[in-house]
Amino acid sequence: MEAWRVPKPSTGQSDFPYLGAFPISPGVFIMTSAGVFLAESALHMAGLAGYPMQGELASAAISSAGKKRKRCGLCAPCPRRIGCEQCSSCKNRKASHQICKLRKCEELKPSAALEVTYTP
DNA sequence: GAAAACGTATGT
DNA sequence: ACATACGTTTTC
Ligand SMILES: [Zn+2]
Ligand SMILES: [Zn+2]
Repeated sequence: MEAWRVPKPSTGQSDFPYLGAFPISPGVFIMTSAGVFLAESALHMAGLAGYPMQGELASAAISSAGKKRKRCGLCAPCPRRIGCEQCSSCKNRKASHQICKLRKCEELKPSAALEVTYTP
């Protein structure tokens, strides 16, 4: 069955562009295209509220908690079926365990995390 | 800072 | 158990 991702928070005041909202669990995972954030309550709970580390990265590490996102299926590279066999991912796929660069989901690329996608 | 390697979540 | 591929860590 297909598990479609949570639509949008679209409450008028959209805090995030959209993308990768995770099945919002009891946890406070808030996965946005700008990264993964979590509520302050969760931060406090994690015991690193005001930690000398890079807050957002720390949050991301905790919130991520080993959860992996999946390809969106909407971008151009996603529907691709076969690897090009020419990129380093293809050539080293055995060792790097990475998808072909031509197939890499744009939404999963860090660059996409900065794109603000307006859909008028 | 980018690429490769590794470990591992996820699905079959 | 095996295959696929994301995320982190390590290496260059
Ligand atoms: Zn390739
Ligand atoms: Zn995609």
